[in-house]
Amino acid sequence: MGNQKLKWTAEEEEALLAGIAKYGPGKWKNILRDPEFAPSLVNRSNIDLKDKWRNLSVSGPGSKEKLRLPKGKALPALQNSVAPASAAPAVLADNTTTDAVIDDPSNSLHDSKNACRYNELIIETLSTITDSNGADIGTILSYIEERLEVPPNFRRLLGSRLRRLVLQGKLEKVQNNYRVNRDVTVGTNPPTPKQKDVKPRPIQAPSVLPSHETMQEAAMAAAYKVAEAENKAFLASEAVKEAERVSKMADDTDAMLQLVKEICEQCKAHGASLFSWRSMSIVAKNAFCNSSRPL
DNA sequence: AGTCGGGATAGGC
DNA sequence: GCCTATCCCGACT
Repeated sequence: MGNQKLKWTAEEEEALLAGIAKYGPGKWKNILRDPEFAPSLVNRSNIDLKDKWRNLSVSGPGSKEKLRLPKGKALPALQNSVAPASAAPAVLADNTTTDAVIDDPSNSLHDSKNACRYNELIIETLSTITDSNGADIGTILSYIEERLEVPPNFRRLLGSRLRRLVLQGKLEKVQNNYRVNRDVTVGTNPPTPKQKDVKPRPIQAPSVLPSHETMQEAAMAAAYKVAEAENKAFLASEAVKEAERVSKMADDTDAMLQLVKEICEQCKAHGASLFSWRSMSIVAKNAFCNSSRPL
């Protein structure tokens, strides 16, 4: 319609990608307003940015191998995916098993979209460590650190996750070692898209195509992996939220314990009366309630 | 107002 | 004619 098509220049594309890296997909106006990117994008509207990003999502280097499908033939699994289309191209590589998360440097635990599902990661790690006595927290930590970029507080997070998994009966703790509880079928795998939802598109049988079945299989596999990746992205972001909440609670609880210790010391030093002990316990209780409130 | 998804259209092959 | 990239529109929040 109307206007002549204005091809995207490399500079514009770069500015767009940088803007997305800074603000995230969907924040087109923010990107346009940012003085860092605005000069490169003077000829573009927020709609243009959206369209270009959508375009990048189905082809090209930013696509992360997202399957391109003909118009109106999006796979059901993709349609049902939890991430909005604008966010979809963001980040997950196609092969987003835990291994893929590990392989891709962009999939560090810092990134809420790509963060691992900790439980699954821990169990997978313990499954990999074949020692029948399991592994202690340090071993698990180094194993994960070797393969993943982890956040600064990861050790604490790992500790709390391990304790929780032991409580859930998914792991066994033997002395200081943890190992997978073999009696339990671990249900940490996320619900994966049903295979039946990812049907191969009917292909008109061209007489000359080299391998019809191989193409179908490849399409199925790709579609399945994309759906799986998007599903995992959602689960990962939820896991990170939970992890951050737990971590914050742990911090608060530590601070609380420290406070209580100090109060105890002072009370001991000054031979506290029954009254002051009661007052202290009320103060401590209130403080604990505050620290335990959800974020 | 900002964003999204779908559809139309220009342009290249 | 087909495919891709870009533009445009209406709906939604």
